[in-house]
Amino acid sequence: MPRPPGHGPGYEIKRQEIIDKAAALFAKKGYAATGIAEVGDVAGLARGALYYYIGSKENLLVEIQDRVMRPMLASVHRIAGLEEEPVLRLRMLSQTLLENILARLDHVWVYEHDYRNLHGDNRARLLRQRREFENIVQELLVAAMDDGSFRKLDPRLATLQFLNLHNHTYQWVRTDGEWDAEYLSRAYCATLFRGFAGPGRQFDDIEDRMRAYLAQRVTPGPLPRTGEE
Amino acid sequence: MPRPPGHGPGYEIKRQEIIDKAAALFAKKGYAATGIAEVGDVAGLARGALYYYIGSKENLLVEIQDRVMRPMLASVHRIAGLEEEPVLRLRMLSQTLLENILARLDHVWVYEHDYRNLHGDNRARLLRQRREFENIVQELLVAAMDDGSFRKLDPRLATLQFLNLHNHTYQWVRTDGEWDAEYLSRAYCATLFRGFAGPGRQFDDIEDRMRAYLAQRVTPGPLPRTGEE
Amino acid sequence: MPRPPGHGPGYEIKRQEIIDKAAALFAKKGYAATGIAEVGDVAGLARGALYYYIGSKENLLVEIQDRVMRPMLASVHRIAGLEEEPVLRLRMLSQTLLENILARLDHVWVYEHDYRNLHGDNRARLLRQRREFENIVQELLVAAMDDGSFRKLDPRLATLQFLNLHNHTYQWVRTDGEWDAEYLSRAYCATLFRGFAGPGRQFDDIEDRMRAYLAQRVTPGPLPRTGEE
Amino acid sequence: MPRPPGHGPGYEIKRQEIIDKAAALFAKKGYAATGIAEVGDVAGLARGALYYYIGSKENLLVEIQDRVMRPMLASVHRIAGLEEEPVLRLRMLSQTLLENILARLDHVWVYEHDYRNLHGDNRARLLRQRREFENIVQELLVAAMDDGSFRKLDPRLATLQFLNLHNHTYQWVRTDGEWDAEYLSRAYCATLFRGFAGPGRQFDDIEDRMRAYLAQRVTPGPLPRTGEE
DNA sequence: TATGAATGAGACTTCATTCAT
DNA sequence: GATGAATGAAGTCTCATTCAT
Repeated sequence: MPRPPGHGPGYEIKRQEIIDKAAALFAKKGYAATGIAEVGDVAGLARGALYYYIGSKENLLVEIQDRVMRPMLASVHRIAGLEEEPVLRLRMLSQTLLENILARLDHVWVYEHDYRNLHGDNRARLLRQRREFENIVQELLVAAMDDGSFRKLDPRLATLQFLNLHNHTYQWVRTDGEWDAEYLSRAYCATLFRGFAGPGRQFDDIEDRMRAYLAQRVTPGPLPRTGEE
Repeated sequence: MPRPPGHGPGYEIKRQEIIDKAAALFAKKGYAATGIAEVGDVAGLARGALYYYIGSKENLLVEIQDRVMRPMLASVHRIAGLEEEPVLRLRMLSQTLLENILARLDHVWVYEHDYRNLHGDNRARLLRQRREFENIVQELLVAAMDDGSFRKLDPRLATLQFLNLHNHTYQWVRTDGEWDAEYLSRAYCATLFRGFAGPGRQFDDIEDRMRAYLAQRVTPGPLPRTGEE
Repeated sequence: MPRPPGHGPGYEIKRQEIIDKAAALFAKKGYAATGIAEVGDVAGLARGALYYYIGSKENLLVEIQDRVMRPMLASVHRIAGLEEEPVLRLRMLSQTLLENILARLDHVWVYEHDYRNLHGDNRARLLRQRREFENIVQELLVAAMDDGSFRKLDPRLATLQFLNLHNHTYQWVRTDGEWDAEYLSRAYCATLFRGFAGPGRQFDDIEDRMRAYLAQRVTPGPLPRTGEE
Repeated sequence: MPRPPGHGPGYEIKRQEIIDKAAALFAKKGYAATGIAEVGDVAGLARGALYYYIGSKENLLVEIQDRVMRPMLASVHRIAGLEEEPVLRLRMLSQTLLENILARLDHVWVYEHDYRNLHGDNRARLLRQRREFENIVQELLVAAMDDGSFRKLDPRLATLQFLNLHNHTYQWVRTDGEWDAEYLSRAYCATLFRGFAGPGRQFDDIEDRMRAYLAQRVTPGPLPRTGEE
């Protein structure tokens, strides 16, 4: 998203650094309570130079939101489109979601807390993306009900339970801790899948199939992100 | 928490009204983005008179937090002290928690979003109360593991799952909607208790026992709050 | 034009004082080159208090324009509606126009110079008022041509000559000087009426009739303004 | 007015282009409201290069003023020095004045509007030149009174009427329109000369003599400018 | 109790200018 | 000749708070 024409090669790099540092500040103190001067301080830039890179304070917020939502949506779309059974896709989606949260914890904090400071189109776009995300989750849950994996639940309420459990994680999780995305995802899904299970259904093999799926992929490792970064 | 000495009889009433209206504003626009002038406007009071009642803007935030935390802790302490088995007490606690959230939705929104604007002692007290609350939940969950109701889970992670599921509700719940605290509590606990269940355990009778408990009480009706208001 | 509800009796008075002083400053240095801090200095008010009265810098400009245009249009409409012959009405209009210019010389300076700093509706309204004013002048000139007082001229160009001659006066006139509105109006009209005169027409009696008209009025003195001030 | 020593051949050309474009911008938005960045944009130059050519923003204003005043004064001095009768010289001067205004309409706009942004010597020089110009006009008018062409008028007020009529033209004239300098000059002088005429004087032949004078000149066409460009 | 007026710090943003490369 | 990056002062405006009445 380069701004005015005619910027040197270092421009975009420095710009991304500034956004990084701003996200950390906003996460710690809140967007509204953080002054642009503080952003300049941590970026080592005078106010004027700062604006050369960021355009406006709200624009900084937009960029942070984008960094959260763009890769998240990309991952989730990819997973939803896989030819696997719904419960496995939910397990994958859970892990991707947590990976994204953990990877950019301060961005997510800002994303969850300060979107009310967006105005006009920026705000509308954000809300649209949120709904898009929720719809995908809901469709997978309904698919799992339809194939008998889950009992018949109110789809909306089931979706909200799924999201409550995952999204609230940013409030307390520590990236330096013992828990990583995979561990949390296993725990959450263990609870949710048993809790949602249809009569006689169990999902003892879901972790095996998860491993199998990942092993079959050319590049073993964490679930790849599709995002641009 | 009466402030300066020597106030007429209407003082406390008006004060509570102001806090009500401030909470609504803060919930809608965020604490930092709401001006004290707006509070005055909706309260129908000029700036000077407003300060006569509220002391300071941060104090308003403290009061709102108190209104959430005080009755919540009181209810939870009462329930934790009942002579019922842990799973039933968790079911009660879940409902009380949701009742409190729904009863003061905008207060809860402020409570969850804007506590970072508290400073010094106010902040410390808040964090202490949060931990106190979480500990009670955790003790109940451990008790349920100990009596075999739940499988052996990481107690901390089990607690956080319980809290994620309940606390994130404020983000989307509507008080005018079809879902009340009882309905949500039944749904959440159905998921959690099945998800946490120890081998061979089921909780098909938990709702009956909930009803039985409530019926035996002198005053039927919603779980009583202990709070001051 | 009282602003927010609930202002004391002195509010409007002080507000008008501020506008006075701002007009003087803007006239001397130009609107864009004058800082709001300077306005505060000459008004003896800190920045905050200043904004309590003015709302915004552009609003100050709007008020100044209004002070020029409102009474001007009112006078001119009144004169145009009189049952006197066109040339006499033009003579009256000339004097009123100059009286308005001399009465608020610095306002007029701002009005002529800085209207480009108005935006949106404010600008549109100003341009509308200017056209309205010019149309009245043009109609009177055409009426004078129709009754044979003036020769057949291009109406638009005649109007512009009339306005050039009068409006540019603000550039050099001094209110402390020997020339008042009546003197200037006599001189300008002497030039214009001879210059525009139809064949065989002279206006030697126009000053007598002007005096007669004024004498006949109940309150002798300067042409009354209709404006609110 | 070449600036730093040692410039290539294209320097002055590019410099003049920049001044052209700056004048257009200043005329449209006002000097104070136009940023140096905008000048750079329309000139296709980055900030650094721009300053290589212009020195400073105020210098740009000085150059624009010079482009108006220099050729104007030259023409006017030339005409004043002709051996023709005063009224004819005034007619010539009128046309030259209007030609200069129309030829550089945006420069004139800036000249009339933004001279208050000049400081120190630049400002003093401008005011000196304006007075010089006015004095020439006044001398011609007095000469016309002395030879009986015009009646006895206050010389200063006659001068100001002459200048009002001509100088205010920049406010509304369009170069694409039907009116050119010659047409306007004829109309203005028709008004002024009849308006100023001494007893029994008429100037029916002034346009013929104007044509005759121009025809006699080697190079027929518009009044030549003496200016450097 | 209540008010309108005042404050002053600090918010975000723009701008003319400079300079190493 | 030309560029992009950086500066710092100054610009407009907001806001929590105080206080005489």
